[in-house]
Amino acid sequence: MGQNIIKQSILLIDEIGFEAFTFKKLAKKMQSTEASVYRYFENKHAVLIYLVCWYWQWVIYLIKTNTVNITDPKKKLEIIIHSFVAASVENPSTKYVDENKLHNVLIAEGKKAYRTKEVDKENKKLFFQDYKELIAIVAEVISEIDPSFEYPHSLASSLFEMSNDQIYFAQHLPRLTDVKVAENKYSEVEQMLNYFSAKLLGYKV
Amino acid sequence: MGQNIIKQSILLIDEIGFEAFTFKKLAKKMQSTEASVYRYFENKHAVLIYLVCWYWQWVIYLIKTNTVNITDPKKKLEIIIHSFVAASVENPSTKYVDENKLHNVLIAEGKKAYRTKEVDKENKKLFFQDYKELIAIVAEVISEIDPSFEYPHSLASSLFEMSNDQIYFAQHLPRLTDVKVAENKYSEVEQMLNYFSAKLLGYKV
DNA sequence: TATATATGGTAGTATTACTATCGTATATAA
DNA sequence: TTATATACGATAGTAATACTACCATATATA
Repeated sequence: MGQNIIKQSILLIDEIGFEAFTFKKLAKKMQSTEASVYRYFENKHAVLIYLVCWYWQWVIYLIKTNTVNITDPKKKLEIIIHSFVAASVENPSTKYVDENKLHNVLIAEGKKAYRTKEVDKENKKLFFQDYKELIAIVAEVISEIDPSFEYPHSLASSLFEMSNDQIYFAQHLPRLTDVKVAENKYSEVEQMLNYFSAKLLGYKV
Repeated sequence: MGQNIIKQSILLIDEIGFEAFTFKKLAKKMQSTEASVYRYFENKHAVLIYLVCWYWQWVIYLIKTNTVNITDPKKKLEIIIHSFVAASVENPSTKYVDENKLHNVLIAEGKKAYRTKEVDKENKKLFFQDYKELIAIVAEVISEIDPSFEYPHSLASSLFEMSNDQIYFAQHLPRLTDVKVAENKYSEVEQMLNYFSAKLLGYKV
């Protein structure tokens, strides 16, 4: 049941958007009942939090496994950026999660997880721990490349947010960006983020 | 009535957040009725769109008036960045709009205006024209500084989004950033954005 | 004087966001 | 084997939300 909620939530949110997403519709899609869904999640906001945490953890996992034998921090950052834009296509971890659609959901709805009046309260409950951990890992690599760089955390969070924003803009508001994307081919975004970080940290791509 | 809706909406959204914001509560605050509010706006989403458009136009206006006699594009970009982070404190334009609270609303809720399933439809109706115009103006200045820079629009939109994201992080999720803000004093954010753009476009701050 | 416009007031509906209660199948623990 | 917990389905009900419709009236304008 729990797994099915996650699986079907990703599909349904991707399909109709988070605003239109309700537990009634989800239950119908799952051939279950609204009350059953409520036993697992307080409300739809809690589902969104769960999904974004899952995504953050997945990206952390990808970064860790793919940088395990890498010593050059520049190469590590390259792998990090690749994980940001292409997390969906890496060998899927779990059978019941469509990583590709999860990435779509994160791009479109991810920010709504923490852009609420309850941030501070939820932050105290450690809801955003995974995001902080992800940013800490990336900031660490940035500092390895240039220990004198003053904004490692800001650059880390900006690279993550930029990758989602610029993909979204390319898909829906192309006049706000210079990159183009074609269904799950985000290589131009990746190239741009590599260019930005190399320029900021003073090395050649 | 129209002016009052705008004025009170800014105050109410700033106070309780966009999710909890309803026309019933707004009408009560205005000492009017729900039905009257609906005569002006289809729904609360339309109000948000109106508010962010107002904000985008206000920033465009600020940039235009403050760069009118400036020829150095680097100086222009500095003024642009200042407008992004400090639009609220510039001599207020209209008596009935609290620019300061409008900026708060934009930081917290702005992205919800276009992160919906209706983006493409609304984009066709030119709802996001002002944002595009703003980015076009900034991209133009970026290209003036470095005509060979390949991502003027992406950098422009990233600077705008970053200024809001990093302020929000500093206020609510400080581990995601390196800058600090103290009520409406965003000078560290401004400094960081100036540093980033100078580094990316190859000049000294 | 006629008419349009702006607004207030009341009422009503469908959907959303829950909460509560009861029943039952299955798994586990004594 | 029996007791018991758990996992889930089914039904019902409530308060709030997101509207729509209709009527009244004050004021401005033609």
